[in-house]
Amino acid sequence: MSIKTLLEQRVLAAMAAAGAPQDCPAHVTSSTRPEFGDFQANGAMAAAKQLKTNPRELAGRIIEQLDLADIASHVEIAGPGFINIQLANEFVARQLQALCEDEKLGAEIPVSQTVVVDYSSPNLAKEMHVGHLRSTIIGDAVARTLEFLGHDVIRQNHMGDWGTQFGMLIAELEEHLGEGERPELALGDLELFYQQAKKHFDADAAFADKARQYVVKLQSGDEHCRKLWQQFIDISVAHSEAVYLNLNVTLKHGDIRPESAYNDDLAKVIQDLQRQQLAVEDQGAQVVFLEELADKQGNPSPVIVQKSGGGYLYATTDLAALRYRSHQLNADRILYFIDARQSLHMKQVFALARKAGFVSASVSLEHHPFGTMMGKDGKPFKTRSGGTVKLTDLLQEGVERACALVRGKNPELDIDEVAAIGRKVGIGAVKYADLSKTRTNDYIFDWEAMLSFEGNTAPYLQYAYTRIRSIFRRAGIDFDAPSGTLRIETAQEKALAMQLLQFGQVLDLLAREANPHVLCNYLYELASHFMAFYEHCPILKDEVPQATRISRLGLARLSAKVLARGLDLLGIEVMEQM
RNA sequence: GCACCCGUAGCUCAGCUGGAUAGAGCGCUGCCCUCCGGAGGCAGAGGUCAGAGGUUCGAAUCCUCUCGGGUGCGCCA
Repeated sequence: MSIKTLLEQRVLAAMAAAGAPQDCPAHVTSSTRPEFGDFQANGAMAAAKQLKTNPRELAGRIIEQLDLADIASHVEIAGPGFINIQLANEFVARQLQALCEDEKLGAEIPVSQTVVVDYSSPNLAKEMHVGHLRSTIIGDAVARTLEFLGHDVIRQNHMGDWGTQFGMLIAELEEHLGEGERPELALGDLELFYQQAKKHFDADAAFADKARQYVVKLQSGDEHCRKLWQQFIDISVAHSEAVYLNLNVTLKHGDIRPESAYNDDLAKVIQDLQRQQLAVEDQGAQVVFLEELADKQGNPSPVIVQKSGGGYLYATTDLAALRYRSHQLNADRILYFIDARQSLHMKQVFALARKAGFVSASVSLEHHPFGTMMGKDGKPFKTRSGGTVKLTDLLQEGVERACALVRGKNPELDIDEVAAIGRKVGIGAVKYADLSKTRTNDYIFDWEAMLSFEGNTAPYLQYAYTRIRSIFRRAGIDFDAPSGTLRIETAQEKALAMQLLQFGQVLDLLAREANPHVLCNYLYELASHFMAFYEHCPILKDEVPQATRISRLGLARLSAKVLARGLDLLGIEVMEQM
């Protein structure tokens, strides 16, 4: 049980004994300022309001009933009725000792859920670009965290492999293969291939006609088209998987469930909607009008589920996917990590899926949107010539920049070490810069800031970790050995301990709201607390008593473990030296 | 026209379900190396939380309006 929960229970019991209303929360939080102690309970003021009594007086009565003998060293009333609680060092040390022996580092969940996480989902017609970065790494961090907490996570990579543009790509591939070229060669650069096909499509009417026929043939199962399509898809998927490997993203081949997997369900979706009289014909198309999403004037929100020519749209596929995830995968929660610009679409699909009974009533449907990645000029991130930035190029630049920095800081490393460290630092910096910002806002991509090695960056956290490992290396102490007795003697140790004890709560918050930046902020504070501790509390110096040294080594070890675990949940690697 | 998102220090960003004197980093000004890796630590300057009302013991946070920026809106995904 977390300290906060424990305090909440005690305060609540005291509030009840003091005559506070039943439904009043204890409102326990960590203190806003150090001079107010470690935790504060703010519930007395709201309770006093309901009772129409003096809040300070009520707080006094609560304190009289409050039993914190084994927990707190000091409890006092302050201001209008705050109850400030100073924890006893012995209590903190005991909690910390328990944390050392807990593989989950204080993380806990009441019940395990089945959580479907939809993320990355690149369009296979083109190469992965920066637009796919946020979904991929935010979704992955959340999936890793949910899994660590003990939930049953089902990753779903909803790859776009079934749109109209595939007719064009198949036709283009056929021409290349006709000339005896191998598909791997023709598709060596997917982006270039797409551009060629597009150019061809726009310039040559006969080619365009063929492309359109191929879409129909493909979707009706024509063997020749299907074979060419499969070759194209295989190579595109291999490209995506190479990016995932480079990015240290956990998506595996088995997580792919592309749009084409729902092809046979689409007609059924439309039939269901028609049978329920939700879908009606309008200007030749099948449309659902949702009163649930009507504007102020009462105009319902229209969703086209089938084109006038009979073709299906991405809303149709999303409905089929929702049905599959709710009924086949038995999801309790379905999380989507998709650009904020698709908010309306997601709202429509969710509302429609519920209305049509495509999902069970209890399932939680959550769109977790994110903002756009901007350049330093505040405009969408582009290459100098204005094109989209390929993910491969972006990551390569990050690694190259990091290698140059590592080489400069630490010239005695050999070339292989620089490459290995540079990769972890470069990729980590790019991911952390993204993950550490509030998800829903746009953010500015800035190489200097993310690789500055100072402030709230991945390199700073990685450095804090290597510094701890270095202490153990220097002292010749096994990092993986169990820690001895921990004690809290100084303010820095107390502050560090309090931070360590909050890890579980932070993961809980991340899991609920799918906001990795709360973990980033936590880890940055943890590293800062460690650095302050390290400056003020000598560990290996001769004058340090043995018991203190053992305790401080334990504190350092636990700090490293939490840092490494936290970074791992963000998909960022650590190293023993850098 | 309608809908959604955003506006916090010169810059980049935090601020959890309303809590005490709004916090970090960068940049700027000082200080700390017979050191356990200075890729660090300590301190200082810097704010009308876009603006105006409202709700209440208490508002950056909740509600309304205004201004400013962005995004989306029936046959692309």
